[in-house]
Amino acid sequence: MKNKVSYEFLKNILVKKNLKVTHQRLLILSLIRQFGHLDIDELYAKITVDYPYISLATIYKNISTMLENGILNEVKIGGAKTKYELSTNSHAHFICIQCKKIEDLDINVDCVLDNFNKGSVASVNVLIYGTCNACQPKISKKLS
Amino acid sequence: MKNKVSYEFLKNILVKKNLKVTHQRLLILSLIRQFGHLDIDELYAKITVDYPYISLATIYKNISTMLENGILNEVKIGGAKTKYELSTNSHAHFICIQCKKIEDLDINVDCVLDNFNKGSVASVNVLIYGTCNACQPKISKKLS
DNA sequence: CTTCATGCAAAAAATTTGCATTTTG
DNA sequence: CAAAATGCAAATTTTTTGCATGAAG
Repeated sequence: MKNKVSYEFLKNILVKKNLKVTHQRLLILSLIRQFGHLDIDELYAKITVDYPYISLATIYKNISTMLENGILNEVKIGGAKTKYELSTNSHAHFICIQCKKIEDLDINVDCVLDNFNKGSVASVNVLIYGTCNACQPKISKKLS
Repeated sequence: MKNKVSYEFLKNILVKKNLKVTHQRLLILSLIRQFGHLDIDELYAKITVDYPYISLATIYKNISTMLENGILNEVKIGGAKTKYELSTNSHAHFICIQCKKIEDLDINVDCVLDNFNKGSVASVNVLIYGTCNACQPKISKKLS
């Protein structure tokens, strides 16, 4: 844990859901918070740097309970492993098909619901695939 | 194959991509077309009714090549196995969180791209989760 | 008759489970 | 202390691969 503030913040997330505060859970949360979106393997690789003896089973179990408790949110992307992020109200993502980076988007997605009449809506999930500005030059070069 | 028309239609999809027309591939395509969205297991279960000796490996290989060729499209849904559908221009889906049914939506999703400036866009994928009209009564009953 | 697809069995990868031990509140 | 979480190993499930055989163009 880097500092007291982040420790308290992450700890509270768990306490609010009546989940015990363990070193492993704090590591998982802190890495997901730091990197935004991680899949199980990325998480395992990063955790073991600081904490070499965590069990993969523990990560699976914790991801699962945190999903059930709404602490985490899963982001399923075409052609990649499912990523996990801290739950927020926004669920729009931009995925660069070149570098695979994922960016959170703070856009209003409710416009897609105009004239929607198939039922009541719980949430809207938007994935935009494309080429990010950083990768744009690489592509242009390939084509020329 | 039900009839000549559907046979020709599905066959053409394969021919256009220089893929050999096999009984197995036609079955896969015809079931996906009939049911709209199927995951590997559903596909396997339905195929083996008509054609008991297909290998699961064949299904995996074919789904994979058809994805590469753009014939199929994968729909990754929260809390469920990835489903496959015939590729179309629209990529908006409504998923009922009660009965898990998936409906294709013919809505305009480009409105989410207003003011979008993170890069060039290749495709937009929209998932709307909620309760379909058919399941609405069941829910109201539970609450009362 | 050449190329590609299939099916099998085996291998590899991903995920889940049971249980003894440890940690948290 | 009691309840819950961890870690390990084993079990299960999911997906991939190699290769001999068979079918398609």
